[in-house]
Amino acid sequence: MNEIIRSVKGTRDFYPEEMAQRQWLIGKMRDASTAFGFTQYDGPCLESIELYAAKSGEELVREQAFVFPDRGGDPITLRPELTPTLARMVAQKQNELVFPLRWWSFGPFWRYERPQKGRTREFFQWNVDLIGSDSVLADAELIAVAATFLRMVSIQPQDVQLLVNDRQLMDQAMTSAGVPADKKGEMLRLIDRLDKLPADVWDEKVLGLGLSLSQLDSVKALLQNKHLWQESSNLRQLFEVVESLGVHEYVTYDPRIIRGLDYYTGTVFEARDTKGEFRAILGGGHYGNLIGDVGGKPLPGVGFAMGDVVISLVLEAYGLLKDELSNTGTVFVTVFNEEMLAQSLQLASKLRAEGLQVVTQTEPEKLAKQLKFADRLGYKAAIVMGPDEESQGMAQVKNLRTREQELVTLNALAEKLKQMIS
RNA sequence: GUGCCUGUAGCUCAAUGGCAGAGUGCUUCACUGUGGAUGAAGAUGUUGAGGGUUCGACCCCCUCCAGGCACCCCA
Repeated sequence: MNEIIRSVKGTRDFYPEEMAQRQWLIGKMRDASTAFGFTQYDGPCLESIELYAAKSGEELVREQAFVFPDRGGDPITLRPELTPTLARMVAQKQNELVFPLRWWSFGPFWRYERPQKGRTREFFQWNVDLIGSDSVLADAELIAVAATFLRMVSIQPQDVQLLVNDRQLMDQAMTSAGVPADKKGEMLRLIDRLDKLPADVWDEKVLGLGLSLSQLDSVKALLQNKHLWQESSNLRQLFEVVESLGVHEYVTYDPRIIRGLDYYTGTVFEARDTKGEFRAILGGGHYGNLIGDVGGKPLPGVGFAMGDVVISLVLEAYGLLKDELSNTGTVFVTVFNEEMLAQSLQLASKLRAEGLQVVTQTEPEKLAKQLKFADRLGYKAAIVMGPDEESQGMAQVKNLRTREQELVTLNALAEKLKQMIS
């Protein structure tokens, strides 16, 4: 055991069971994306460090990106996020692309941080972006894509909500609460950490920014104000459109949503479980000028990203993660004995020609062992053909779930099996 | 990068300084033409690694490694 080489810290092995879940999850992401006409794209996993230098959170690149020299000595970065790559891809073809773009992607990302619940060093992320529209309709549409995904994986609105806010609204609110202009950034960061810090420590930090007690109180008051959104024409319109799109049951206003990344300029949102047991499931927002940072002409957009780790934990907690192996469509053809080997393999071949997925026994074993093998792999149907059946031109079709079996003529076999595994 | 906790059979865990165990899983058999049950038998450990204390260490101490949780940051 000690001699098995360990996997790299923070990485995960996907055994067939986990791989089946991953594929299932990707399928739901694809369904939600394509329901709104988004098309898939991808960029390289290796990028130059300069791509991230202009933007992203400072720490994300400096502290958390995997950076290593290639054989020529140039620094290479394993992408920690997709948005800069997207910005570059759009900037490169800005004059030929048809806007607004509706693009989605799914792929691996790497961040060098201590693994913990919901956080690994290698993870997968679903990215959805709508670029080239500054309309609140675009923001609402992205929220609707996220909500549609939640609906497609059967997550209930009472369990997970998309919490929405607007950075410009918060900026104004900070002003009217008396937060000095040069302290707003720090104030917003503190709001972001509100539930991480003990209440008294939080108060102290706010006062440390130079706010008075009454200003602290007015900040706290506005963070409790569930109706603050009504002061923002952007959000008033957003919630109206969200309602028209039929996903309002998944969407709530929350003045405490700020989001970390520096490039968000307007609407911001994230999905949280309502019990507050898990980290943010997805996060996103409106960016006013993403493309400009990598050398293109300024273009607004809106996008969100969802990691595979937290959503999997949430789905598991609610018993919604598909845990069935994708073997249920497979037919197992037993080999009764050595004399029957040729006939059994021929039968399997014939069934494959009919479009079925067929596994055969590789060595002669007792029938009991063969059936146990098929059962443990999750196969649903098995064929038993011994000398008795063979002489009549028939075979036993066994349903491994119900343990029932039926004698069927070889010609009707494929049809019977398809019916059983469907 | 900081702090706390945990490493014992494939898995879940017990043994608190005195002979390393249980449940489950696994293998075989009862069952020479039928798998989830039942019964019987069997196999499996450098107690994460290295060092120290002790007559004696899974247990106490040190170092390292790995994992978990929280902070930081964020999907």
